[in-house]
Amino acid sequence: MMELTRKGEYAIRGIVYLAGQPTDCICLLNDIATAVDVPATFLAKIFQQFSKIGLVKSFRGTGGGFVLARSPDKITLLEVVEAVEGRIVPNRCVAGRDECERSVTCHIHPVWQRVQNQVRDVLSAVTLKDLVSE
Amino acid sequence: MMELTRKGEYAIRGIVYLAGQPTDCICLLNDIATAVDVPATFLAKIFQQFSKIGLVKSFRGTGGGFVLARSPDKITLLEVVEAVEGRIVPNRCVAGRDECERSVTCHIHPVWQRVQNQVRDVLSAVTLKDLVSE
DNA sequence: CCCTAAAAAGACATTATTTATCCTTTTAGG
DNA sequence: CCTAAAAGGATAAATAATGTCTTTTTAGGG
Repeated sequence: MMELTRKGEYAIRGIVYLAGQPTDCICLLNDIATAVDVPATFLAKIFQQFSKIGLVKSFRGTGGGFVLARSPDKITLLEVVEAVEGRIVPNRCVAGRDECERSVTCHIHPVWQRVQNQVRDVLSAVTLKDLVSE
Repeated sequence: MMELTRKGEYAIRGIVYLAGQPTDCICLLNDIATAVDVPATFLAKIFQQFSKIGLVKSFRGTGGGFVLARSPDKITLLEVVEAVEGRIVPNRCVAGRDECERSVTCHIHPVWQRVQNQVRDVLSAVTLKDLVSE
């Protein structure tokens, strides 16, 4: 339970690398993939997701590549993780609909809610800036 | 990420049901499975794990079955979940050994550590008694 | 001592998810 | 047009989750 998938790990590695590059640098996917040691085709999918939700900006064609859409201190670890893993949900019953059909007064529901809140709070308190600076 | 597996869900359902039974009641696996709507063979594996780590006591043969090994207020949700899902570990790098081979000064490590602590704290604050009473 | 009830254990089958690759399409620059 | 690069789609391979079946061990009761 609770384990970050490889995809999530790759996502963090990739975007933290990007955050560590000079602002004006348009990075090629292949270069990022090589630098962070992730299969390029897999990282491509991840960056497509980043691009869709506006974490990074992408440019096609010659001279294209990726840059961060916002400054590193404005992007949280939570955004990065949820971009590729989906919303953090410890149990189906905090998912909104379809909630706790097994019992009208579900005592576990609020527990998962607390877990979810705690985790999201921790991750949203960390920015790419925190992760890239040394 | 962070999703409880079906196994974990079944485990909770099963042991909460057991906690809700009279103390002197030795429950049959098949009865529990029927009551909580879980495949009996699958629940058997789960209860074997409970038995091994001493969450429940099992009795074989005629008149056998399962009872809680401790009173419901002495068994935490954390114990139940970790019994079947293994230790809660958000990322390989909090697992102990094999830690963060990618960087000497891993900035993410302490974040996962915080996540792990928060989650375990929430789950260890809840007992079976909390889950069974209404 | 034998028969039956029940959990324990092991092997296996099925399904779903994760991880990874490949090919085609779109976009843009020169 | 030609080339470089990301986007998108389809699919394969590997791994993990879920579920089933059979045999073994343990214990009670005639």
